[in-house]
Amino acid sequence: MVQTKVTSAEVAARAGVSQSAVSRVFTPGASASPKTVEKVRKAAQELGYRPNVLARAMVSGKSRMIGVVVAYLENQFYPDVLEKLSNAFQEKGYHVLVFMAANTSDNIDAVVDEILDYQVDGIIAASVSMSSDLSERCRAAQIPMVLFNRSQDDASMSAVTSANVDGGRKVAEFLLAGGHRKIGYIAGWEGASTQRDRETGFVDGLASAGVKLYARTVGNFHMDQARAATLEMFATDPPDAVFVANDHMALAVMDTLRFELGLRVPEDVSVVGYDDVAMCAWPSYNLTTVRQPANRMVAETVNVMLSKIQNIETIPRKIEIDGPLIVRGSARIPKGWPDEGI
Amino acid sequence: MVQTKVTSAEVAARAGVSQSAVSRVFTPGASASPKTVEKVRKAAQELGYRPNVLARAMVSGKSRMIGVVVAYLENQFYPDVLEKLSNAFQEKGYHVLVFMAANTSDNIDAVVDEILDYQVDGIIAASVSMSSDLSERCRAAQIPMVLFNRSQDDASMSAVTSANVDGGRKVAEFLLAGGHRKIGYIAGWEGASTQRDRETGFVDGLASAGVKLYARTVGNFHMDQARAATLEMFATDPPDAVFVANDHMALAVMDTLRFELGLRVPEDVSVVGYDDVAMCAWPSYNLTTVRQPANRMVAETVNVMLSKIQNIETIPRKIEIDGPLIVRGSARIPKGWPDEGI
DNA sequence: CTGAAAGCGCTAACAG
DNA sequence: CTGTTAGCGCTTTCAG
Repeated sequence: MVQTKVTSAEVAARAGVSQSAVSRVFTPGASASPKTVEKVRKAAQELGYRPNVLARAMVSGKSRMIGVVVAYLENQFYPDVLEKLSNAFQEKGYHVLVFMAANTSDNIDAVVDEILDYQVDGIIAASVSMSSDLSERCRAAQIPMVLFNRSQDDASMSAVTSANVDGGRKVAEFLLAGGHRKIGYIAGWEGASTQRDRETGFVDGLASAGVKLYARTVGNFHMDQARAATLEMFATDPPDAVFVANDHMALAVMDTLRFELGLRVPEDVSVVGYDDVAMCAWPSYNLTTVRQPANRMVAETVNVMLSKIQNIETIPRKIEIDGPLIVRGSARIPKGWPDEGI
Repeated sequence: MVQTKVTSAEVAARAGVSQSAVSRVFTPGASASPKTVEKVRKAAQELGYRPNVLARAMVSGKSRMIGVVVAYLENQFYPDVLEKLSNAFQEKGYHVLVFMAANTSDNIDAVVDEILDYQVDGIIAASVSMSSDLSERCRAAQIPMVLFNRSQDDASMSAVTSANVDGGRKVAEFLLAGGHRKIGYIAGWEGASTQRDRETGFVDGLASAGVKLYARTVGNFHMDQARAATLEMFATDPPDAVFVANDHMALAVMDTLRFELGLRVPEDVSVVGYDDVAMCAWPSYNLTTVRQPANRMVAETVNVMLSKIQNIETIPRKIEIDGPLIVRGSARIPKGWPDEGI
């Protein structure tokens, strides 16, 4: 009969060994004779024993939990990343403690404090910004932290992002090659490094051809604000192409263009997004975009985190992963453009 | 200077009180004189002390963590629910430990074992099925569990769902009122109670009017399979209306109808989905659907869970929350139908 | 290889 | 109200 909360002591009693013997059998790098292992395993099996992770964490100082702070799951890129992070860590024997945080830095700080209370072995901050005070605290608390999809000037912080500047530039080149000259940009939240980098690369790319941004409005990474930003941009002297700082907004931009302004995409306006979320491939949108390679970004994030946990490296790393432009049908395709469509 | 891992003992020393006094100051229902509180708070502040949740969990037997098992986050309904659950629990002082589980029951069992190792105070299983062996183990382990958006015959298990049978019936009535008689159904994964209940209600609703299902294929809650199911259903003798077991598939069905089969929605075919995920309201889809009131479902789930944790009630509850039909533009609107559009 | 013993940081009686 | 005293379940020296 399986009973409530079996302890190692009970297993020890039944197996006729000491409690520490039981511990050794369940501790990866420990020594125990085959017959001890045998007896203990059997007793544990019969009793339904499993080690208490919390007790283990207390004494060993390792909880095998990773705190993940994420601001909102509405943009499909994040659930996707969360799922991948969770799976990747699960594979390494870690588990993910999720914390939602409104994107105000006050809130973030409070949330990170709560995370620290759980003695997590590391913190991943996905698309949220840290106050410098906070990063200081994490360093003081000796707990590794890596930024995901957001970089910070603070050189002491590790971060994994895609190559946003390059990505922005690729979009500029693509649009220019398509013959566009009246080109607009719908920005994300200005506090985000991703927003800034994409815009920088984009504007630079245009400048290389002597072209200046034709229009610019701000959507703050929200669909409704992206809609408003679109209406504003097209109210007078509309551009013939728009680069939108992420897909989540770009989908709203396309809908607004088509259903509220009666414009055709791409015949009247070309639209390009960023991220390559699943919906981009849906026939209704067929959105040309820059892919953020979520798999590789997650893999790197997990790598960096595990290295930090094992103290293999203490120097902060900024990792940028290059992502391709995925050419679909929402933007005019330049003649002779190498077909990269999916 | 904030230092690493401050303990209550250190705070006690600095405040000139006993260690247990410090504990009391940080324990909600405890007694301490104003001056003690004052001294302790000050010392704690200066040292940057915060109680170790794990140590607290060990001795109190309450970890204030809730394990959430979720199968996949691709269907936007789940990220949404996860975010709401996380926020709701955070408000109550609990935190959510997320576990991804492939939807094979083997895997689920293993995952739940891992969750139990963390001494969570409760488990929420969102859209996954439990083996009866497993629910037995949870009961043995004394840890409360509630099923979210999935019910189980097992009478001992609490579950929160929407009123799926009623919802299915509503769709039938709506489609019939719209004059449809050749009505198809695209099913979800047949192992899911939501799938079965929606279909039951739908088929019953049709039967009440003497109408039989005109066609039926299976999409297993996956977009690509929904596409295939659509092609199959429309290959010969197509229906003029389709009810799809959830929105996630319904969006794929609409795209397939429009872009692969060249049919107009709703002129040639009416489409109705289930869930009312955010994308239903996007102009490209404008999908008529039955809303699952995520907020209320989550609120109930949290309620039930907290009651169980506090042992207020031990009897399992099956809660069904009624959701309205949200009439949009993807299905013919019957003349004189009360306008419930958003 | 194995058992005894000492805690990890904290809460919960228990006397004062 | 407050300090003292036991542990929570486990890992980890330390002798044997």
